[in-house]
Amino acid sequence: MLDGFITFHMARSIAKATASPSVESAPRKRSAHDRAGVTESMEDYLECIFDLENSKGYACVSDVAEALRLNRASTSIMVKRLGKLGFLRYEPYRGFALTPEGSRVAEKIRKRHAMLTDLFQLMGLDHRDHLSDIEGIEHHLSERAFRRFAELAAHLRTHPLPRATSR
Amino acid sequence: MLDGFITFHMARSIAKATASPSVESAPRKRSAHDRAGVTESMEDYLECIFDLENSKGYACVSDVAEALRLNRASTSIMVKRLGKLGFLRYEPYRGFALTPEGSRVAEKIRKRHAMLTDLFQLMGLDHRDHLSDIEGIEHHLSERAFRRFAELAAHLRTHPLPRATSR
DNA sequence: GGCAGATGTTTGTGCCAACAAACAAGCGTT
DNA sequence: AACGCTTGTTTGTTGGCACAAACATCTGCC
Repeated sequence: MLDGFITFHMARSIAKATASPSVESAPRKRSAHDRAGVTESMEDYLECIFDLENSKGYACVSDVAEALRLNRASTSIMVKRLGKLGFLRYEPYRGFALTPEGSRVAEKIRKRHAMLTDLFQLMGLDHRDHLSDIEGIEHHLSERAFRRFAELAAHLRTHPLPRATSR
Repeated sequence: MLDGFITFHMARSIAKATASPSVESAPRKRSAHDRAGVTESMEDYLECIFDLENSKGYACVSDVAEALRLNRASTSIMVKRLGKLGFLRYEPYRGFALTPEGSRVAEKIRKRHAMLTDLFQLMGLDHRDHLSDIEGIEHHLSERAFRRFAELAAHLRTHPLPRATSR
C-alpha cells in the first residue's frame, strides 16, 4: 500500500537538487469574504434586509430568518452585530434599519446578484436552477470584474451567444 | 434617533393586513461549499496538492503550506483529514498522495480555475489582478454553468468582446 | 551512533456562524 | 390585571478552520 510514493524521500532528495517550487502563491484571503471586515454571511444578511425594506418597508428578525432559512437566534445575534458594526441602526426589541453604509454594501451585492441573474439568463441558463451559483459568485466579484461582466451581458443582449452545444 | 422606524409596530400591523412576504427563499447552502462533504477549503488544498504533484511529482506538508500561505500545523491537520475522508493516501511522517477520488475533485477545480483565467483574459481582465475573483468563483460553478461559461470563452476567442468602455 | 536542523504532528486558543432550548418582552384578548 | 401567542434575545454547544507553541520524527552529517 501507498506504493505510489515509496520513493517519497528519495524523490525529495532529487527535487532538492533539481526543480524549484513556487507552484502557486497567491495572497489568499482565507474563508473568501472579508472585504474590509464584511463577511459573506454579513453580506447575505444585509442584502436580505435591503430586499425586505424595499418590498415591505421594513425588516424584522423573523422575516430575515425565514428568508435566509435560518434560526431566529442566529439572525438576532447577527443583527445585533451588524448594528455594532454600523451597518444597521439597532435597538433591542424595537427593530432595526440599514444605515447608509449598510445600504451601500447591500446594494453592491444586490447589483451583482441582478447582473448575474441577467447574465445567466442571456447565456441560456435558467437563473432559478442556478441560484446557488449566483449566490456563490456574487460575493467574489471585484468592482472591475463586475463592470466588465455587466458589459458582457449588455453585449450578449444584442449579440446573442449561439445556443448551447449539447443538453 | 432611530426615527426612521418609530412606526415599527404600527407598520407591522399594517403589513399584517396588506402585503405578503416571500421576498426571497432560496434553498441556501450555508457557508457556500459542501458539495457532498467537500468544503471550499478542502478543494483549495486538493487543487494545490494536485498542482504540486503535477509540477514536481509529489507534495509535502511544507510545500502545500507555503503555496497556500498557511501554517504547517493547519496543513498537517487538513492533510490528515483529507486522508481520513479518502481523498489522499496518507501515512503520518511518510507522505501522502491524491487518490483517484481526490484527483477527481482537484481536477474539477483546476479546470474551473483554468477556464476562468482564460475567460478573464478574453474579457480584457488581467488574471493576475483578479486571482481572488477567480479563486472565489471557481468553487461556485456547477457543472452546467461551467460548461456554458467554457462555451462562452470559446466564442469570445473567435468573436472578441469590444474593448472596455472606461476603466 | 548521535546531534542539529528541517519537516511533520499535536495541543491549546480564537473567531465565525450555525442550532436548540431557555428566557424576556410586546401586544391583543378577555 | 392576567394569560397566551408571537417575536426577540441569551446561553450553551457544535463544527470548520486558522494560528502559535510545544513536541515528535526523520535525515544528513560529523
